[in-house]
Amino acid sequence: MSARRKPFPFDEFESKWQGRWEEEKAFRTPGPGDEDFDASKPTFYALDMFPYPSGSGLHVGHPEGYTATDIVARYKRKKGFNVLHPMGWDAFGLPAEEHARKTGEHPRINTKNNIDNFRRQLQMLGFCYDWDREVNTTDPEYVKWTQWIFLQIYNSYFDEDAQQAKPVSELEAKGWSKEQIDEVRLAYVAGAPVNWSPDLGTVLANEEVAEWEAKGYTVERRPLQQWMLRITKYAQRLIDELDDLDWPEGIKMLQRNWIGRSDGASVKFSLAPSANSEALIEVFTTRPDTLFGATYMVLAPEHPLVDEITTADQKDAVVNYQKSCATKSEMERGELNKGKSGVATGAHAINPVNAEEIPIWIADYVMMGYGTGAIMAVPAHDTRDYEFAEKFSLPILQVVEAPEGEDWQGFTGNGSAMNSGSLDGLSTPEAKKTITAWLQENDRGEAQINYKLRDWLFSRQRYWGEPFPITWKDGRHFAIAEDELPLLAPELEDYNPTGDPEPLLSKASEWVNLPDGSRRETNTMPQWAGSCWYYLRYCDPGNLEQLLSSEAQDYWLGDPGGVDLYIGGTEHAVLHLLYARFWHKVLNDLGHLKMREPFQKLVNQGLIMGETEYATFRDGEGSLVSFKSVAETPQGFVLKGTSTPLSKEVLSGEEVTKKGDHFVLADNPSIRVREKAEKMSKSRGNVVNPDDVVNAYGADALRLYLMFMGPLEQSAPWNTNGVDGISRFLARVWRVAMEQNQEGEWVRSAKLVEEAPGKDLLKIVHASIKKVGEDIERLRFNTAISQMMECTNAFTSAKQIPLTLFENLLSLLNPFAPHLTEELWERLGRKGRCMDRAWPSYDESALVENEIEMVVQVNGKVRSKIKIAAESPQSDIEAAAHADGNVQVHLEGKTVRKVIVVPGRLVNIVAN
RNA sequence: GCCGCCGUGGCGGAAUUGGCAGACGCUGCGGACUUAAAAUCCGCUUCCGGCAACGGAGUGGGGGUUCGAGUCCCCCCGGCGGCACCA
Repeated sequence: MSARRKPFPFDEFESKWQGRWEEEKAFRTPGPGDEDFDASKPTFYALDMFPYPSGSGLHVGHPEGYTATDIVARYKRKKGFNVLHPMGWDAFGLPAEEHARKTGEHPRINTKNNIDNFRRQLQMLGFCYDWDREVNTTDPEYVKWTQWIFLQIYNSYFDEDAQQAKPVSELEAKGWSKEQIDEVRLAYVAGAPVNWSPDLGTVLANEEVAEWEAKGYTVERRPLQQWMLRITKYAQRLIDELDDLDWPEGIKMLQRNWIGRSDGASVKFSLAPSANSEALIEVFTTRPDTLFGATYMVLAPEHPLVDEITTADQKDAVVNYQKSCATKSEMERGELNKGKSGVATGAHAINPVNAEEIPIWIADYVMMGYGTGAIMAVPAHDTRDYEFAEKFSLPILQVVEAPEGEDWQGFTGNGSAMNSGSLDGLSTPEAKKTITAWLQENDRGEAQINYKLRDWLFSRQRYWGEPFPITWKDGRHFAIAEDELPLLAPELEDYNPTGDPEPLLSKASEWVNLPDGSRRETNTMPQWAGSCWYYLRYCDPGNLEQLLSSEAQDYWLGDPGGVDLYIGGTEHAVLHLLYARFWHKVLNDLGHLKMREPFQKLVNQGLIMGETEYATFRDGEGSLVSFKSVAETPQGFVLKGTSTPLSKEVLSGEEVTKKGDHFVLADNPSIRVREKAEKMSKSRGNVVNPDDVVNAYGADALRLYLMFMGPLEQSAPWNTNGVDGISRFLARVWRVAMEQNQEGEWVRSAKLVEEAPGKDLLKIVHASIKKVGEDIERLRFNTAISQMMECTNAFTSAKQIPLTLFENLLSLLNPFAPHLTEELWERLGRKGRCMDRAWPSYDESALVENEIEMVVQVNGKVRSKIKIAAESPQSDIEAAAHADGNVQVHLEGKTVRKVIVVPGRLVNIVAN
């Protein structure tokens, strides 16, 4: 990419315009309170998922989504909207802390360097962010409000009747004690088994475990005191309130799945008389209708009743089994799920519906964390119970009739009940209702709803995160005063982990121990905290008194409510998007926010995959050669288009055969052909660096190419030839207006004229205004670009180009290629900036044709095309169709049964 | 296993939502310009037959609805993503 000649001087003008935009604050967005604020303008909020500023800089995936929002933002601005289009940094995070650990340097320094690099890269791409609104989650002013929100959560509880959060001060007023209140806060401390990673020196949320385990870190279960947020109270609202959002169905589904509602019943089992205990074992089941088929019970190995009920002769076996389970991580439990394991406790329970004594087992296929940590096992109609019963020879009793031809053993579908007393003959849903009512009447259980969602484990043992605004005294926690915020972490001598679950901050004893004898909380918040509310801060970033002013909120987030367009990757489908919704709802309940949901419209961009090389192998001289295409011919597969020159006599045009998913050259087994694109990764060596692309092709070309790859939501492989194609397109636009003189300088093209436009050019320009506008609204940037290509091709082949028409094309192209269009705008002597020019309007009458072409089909097959006046009556159209020579050939010897005329499109003559 | 998304040329993808399948771009082939190359411009490029006119086949496979299906319905096959002993 070094000495490539520039087809147009983007390298000169792109940085020029970037400098000017910055100088002139071209992207500044006035808001409520600013002198130049115009409240009458409609608003549009186009939001990107802000990046974690990693040391490796921007990846091409970032500018994909960012270009999309940038185009929409620039388009909406031209349409007269006041557009909020901000950028910031999710800057707390483990890598900066790792760096600090190695260098002894404060993470703030490394973070700042990375941010500067990211900002440079983003500015290089010409995004129209209002940099005055930049936020950084590590700024003390930002941390202050993150901690403030935590205190709001800490100081509230969930009112079940109202289904919303309320301040705990209401409970105080009712005379509740601090102890009682601490039990119901939305932020609470619990001693529970958590995911502790010795390698990372921190505890992880359930949601994070898989990600780190996949990276090779070990994660253990350990009982620790941790801060939790009561997100489970919002489970139902988080499901229900998804309905009205304009989000991809798939993402809604992922969230619903993650929350995992299931409807069923609780059932209480008492112990057999021999146990000599009044204890009840409660289970949750989605199939109460199969209660008669419950032939044994299973408790999770950690279930609190296990010790009490285990009989003397089973004690050793049970204790051993519990020990072996305790050392297994979630991951190992998962891997070992091929075979079931378990041990009988020796105890028995009584099935409430038929008074049968059934054995109680413990097994690790029952999780303590879901439901009650105990199940009734119905081996006939549950796959897992069936497998377990088979292995340990437990009785299997059919209680649901399976359809003809299906084995009843392990049948989990609906059917009619049998062997179930009064339920016999009832359909599964009816049986569920009947038995649930019976359980309730007899105080043996009730209808119940269960969620997979667990409370959010909110504390970390890291340094580089927000400290909790909490102190401890006499074993109780207290909020610090709001005017003490932000509470910042002290500098440390070194950032090495303590090696045990003791947080890093506990090293700073002066900071930790307060004069009154209380101690500061030493945990910090997870990285999610800052990203949960950044979209709010952009609305009013400099506000020292409030999170955001009421005016800013009304103006930016008012009608229709929330962020208008939020674009980002699917990787945040559950975590970030669920957490942010949760915080938003709490703040809404407490009256700090006015709308229920933060993000009205969400779009997930697809992945950009690595460039596909169809064939890679060594040629006769031993150098690596790649082919760009493989053609399938009747003779076999033929390689075409080498990426590097190759000794032609060796391999060009050589035939290869297909073996599995790759191609093999008969006498050269080292040849390999990849058919599928792979994810970009350092290890595969297929990462595309935006800096390189901008150097070789310019920022506009990169922006256009990213948008031209295909629909935004879809993944597609990178293709350098495609970038060349886009670059050629931009060069053609350039050459419509510019030509080189004898000295090689670019001067205004002689083809540009001031005359009135002719019909053909007028038509394609107006069609383009219409289509490009509609396509931007639908986020179909690829087709908008093809339309502009067609328009440009029409200009290229025209002898004269009316300036007024070319101006329109520049205006359409401006949101996509802001530098090129601005440069041409200036060189053509137009006033002001191209970006400030209103979006052109189109004239419907310019689109109408006098004469149209219609397709003529005979029995549904295209046989001819006729040209006919646009307003022709149906009879004329039919007559013209019948008169066509080829049509007559195909009608010969047939009788016309029916003629269908679709105005402006086609005629179909049905004949036999 | 369950849930979700998706299957269109050599490739990325279009197709006004039931109306000309393959727009636009890439690749490839041919041509013009050039001493030559690059760049640029022009033509062809779904497959089969044909010099052509044209004909036939064709949107993962099979069936159906319809004058007409890439698009709607049913069944099957394949790929991708998520969850995964969730009772």
